[in-house]
Amino acid sequence: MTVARVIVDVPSRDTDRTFDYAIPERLAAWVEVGSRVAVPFGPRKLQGIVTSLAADAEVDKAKLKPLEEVLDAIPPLSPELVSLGEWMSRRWLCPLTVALQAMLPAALKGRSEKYVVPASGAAWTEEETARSGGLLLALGKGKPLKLAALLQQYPEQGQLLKKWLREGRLEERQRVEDPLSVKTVLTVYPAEPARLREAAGAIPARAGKQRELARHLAERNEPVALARLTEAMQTTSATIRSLEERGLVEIRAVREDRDPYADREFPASAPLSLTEKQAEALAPIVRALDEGVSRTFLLHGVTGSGKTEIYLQAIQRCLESRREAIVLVPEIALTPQMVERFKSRFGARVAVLHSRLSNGERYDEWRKIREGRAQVAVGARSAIFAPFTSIGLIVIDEEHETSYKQEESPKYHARDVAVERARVHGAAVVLGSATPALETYEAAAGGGRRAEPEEPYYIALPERVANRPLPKVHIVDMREELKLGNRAMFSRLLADGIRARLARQEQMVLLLNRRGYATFVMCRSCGYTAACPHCEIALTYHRGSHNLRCHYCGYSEAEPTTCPSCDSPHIRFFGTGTQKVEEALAAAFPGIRVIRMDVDTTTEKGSHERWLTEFRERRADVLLGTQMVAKGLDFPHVTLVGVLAADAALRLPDFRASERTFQLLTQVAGRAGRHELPGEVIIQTYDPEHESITFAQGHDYTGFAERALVLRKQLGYPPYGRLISITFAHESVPMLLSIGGEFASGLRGKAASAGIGKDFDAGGRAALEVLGPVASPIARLKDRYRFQCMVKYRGDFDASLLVSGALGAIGDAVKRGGVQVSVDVDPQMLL
DNA sequence: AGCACGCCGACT
DNA sequence: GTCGGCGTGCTC
Repeated sequence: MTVARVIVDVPSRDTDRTFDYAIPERLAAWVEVGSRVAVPFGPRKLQGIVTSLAADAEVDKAKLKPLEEVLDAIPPLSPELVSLGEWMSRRWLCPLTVALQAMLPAALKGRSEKYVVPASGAAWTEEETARSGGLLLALGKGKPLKLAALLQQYPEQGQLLKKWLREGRLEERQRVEDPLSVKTVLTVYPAEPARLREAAGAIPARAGKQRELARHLAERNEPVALARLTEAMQTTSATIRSLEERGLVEIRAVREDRDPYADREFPASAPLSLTEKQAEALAPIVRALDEGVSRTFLLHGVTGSGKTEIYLQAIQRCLESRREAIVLVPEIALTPQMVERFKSRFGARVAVLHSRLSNGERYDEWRKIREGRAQVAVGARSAIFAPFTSIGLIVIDEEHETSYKQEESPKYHARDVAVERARVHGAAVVLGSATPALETYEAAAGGGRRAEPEEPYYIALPERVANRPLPKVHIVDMREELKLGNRAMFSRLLADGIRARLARQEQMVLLLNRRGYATFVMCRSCGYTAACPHCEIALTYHRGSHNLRCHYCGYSEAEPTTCPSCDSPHIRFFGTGTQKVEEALAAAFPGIRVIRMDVDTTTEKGSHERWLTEFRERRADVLLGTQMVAKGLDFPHVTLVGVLAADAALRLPDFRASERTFQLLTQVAGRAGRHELPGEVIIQTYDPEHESITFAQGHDYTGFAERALVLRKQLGYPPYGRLISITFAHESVPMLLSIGGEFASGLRGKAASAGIGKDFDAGGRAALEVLGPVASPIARLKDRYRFQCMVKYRGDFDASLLVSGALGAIGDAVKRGGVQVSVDVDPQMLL
């Protein structure tokens, strides 16, 4: 007998394995690897994914339950995606269901819901009906009602509900909710034109509108949306329903694919002619596409060097060979302009996936891909799971962006997933960046060496199109400003620059990577500082809402007027956030028009785009914000970019801090002078000699990378070593120390018995060391203390597997103690 | 993760 | 005496 092996949607260690189910006859034709199914699981009903079909499986038939339902006609996951999920689960140490879940659009993440219905034959007394406060009345309508909703709506009747459920007068039903929402449009289908004309005459004269409609429809002779028809004909649906009664039209609900770009027009664009450099860069990519072998390229080109046109032409080539392409761009760059470039070139063959679409819209775009109606997927991180069947090319634009690493489980990196999928499909991967991640640069260019055949291929694109000069970058030492008595947040150079732009009616971008008003609150009398009671993180003062907020957990409290610790009135707000800059700008430059863009002003759907449009239309002089103003934007009238505190991120305890700063500065500098007007960049810092600032001033990526790589090598950090961080969280510190210690020694033991040394300095041999447990950089979060172990290793062995083994060994203690464990393989943020 | 089964305190 | 607290163990 054939059984279906199913991964159920329960993300825990004990259930991270397949469960076998019998396949009922009626479902046999529908069950495939990758099918989404509803299964009975213990006392409940759950959603699961079929990961394999085992014919002649030796199973205990007595224990086998049957599959209840197959939830989609076409399995949402292909066998390739299922095995990609298995690979992810091993690589990033997450339950398989979590990896598979990451590949499904939200609309398919069905949860099981409990419903309550009256049992047949059950009766209630009048007194009971009265006591139920309307609950019985609602249930009596016969529609199954959700238990959760009932409890919410009738909080007083919870006890009654429970009692009747126990007595069996009410019954509980459970089913896997399929929130799959297909939008339908009422559409009018006219009868034959001849019949319509004939019938129009027979319609009584007092029903003039119907006559008119019949004639109109006879002329058009095509189905039309009901809403559109009523609007065009200045009538109501009642009129059309009357026509339906006469049998002259038929009104049907037709499934419509929501197209979020439906009301926009994209003028078709033809491939641009490439510069000599661009053509040279494209050639090796085209060669790989033609050969159909999997190969990775690093396309290293400064901002404005025309990378996008190379992507477009590579995609063109890919489509010509009847294969599909995935393009990843950072979420922030998925603006209408970016989408427009792809839609203009490839039209309806493009599906766009990003977080600002509604679940329904995203599901429709996803289905275009699954059903073969689109061949190009453009999207943020998760678009790497686009359900294509024959991928020829994967492009990752701005490949160094941190948003490609997911910070929640599955903590995957889209770049690694891309390379793995490309390997399976024999596809090419193009990683594009002006400031590649040092790992990528090292792998591809080897710090200047020519790449070996199996290594990523390095393509440099050093020139800006039309040879526009890179902007002049000034560095201002803020210590000097202070010595000269300037205590304002704008240096004299920057203030002059702003004034000049205002006078010339040019625009500016100002960057400060801290939101809020003041970054910490301190009492001048006793030294008290306001910290989050759940996280021990300094609270940030927000001016608009007059409160203190924790940027980690969202906790907020009212703004203090006196010190909560000593009652002194000398409580002061220190540090500068974007809100304070906004205020200072208004004070220093009367009449200045500022748009502030940070997490606090862009939560609303579409607000991000709205601010940018407003700025583009020159309805503001300054675009002020956190790093979200640095990325991928292109405004012709921006001639000044100011960075208010370039060293803000440098002091973070993260070995990537200087790389991040360099990338951020280089990128924001690229915002200035992209068109006819020359640009200027002013960087304010207290650390003007820092290499990430000086190399950024010279637009010198290679110089920076070589220097930074030397340091990485000395310390054994990526790319010369790799990291896995394991964080343990619990209310009790002793518990954490004991669990963490047990894990660390267990892992050391496993490494030793696998013949892996711990000496990182000994030549190039495989090595693994375990640091910690130590208090994590965020020592307490949401009332739980956090300790972490850092595994640092190098060499050709499966470190994930070793860690997984060591975690398994302490699994019982972890479960009994209720310790939360979170593993991050190749962490990008050590904070 | 749920949800059941199972063993100990404050109420009709 | 029972209702219900949450400890631990299982789910094909």
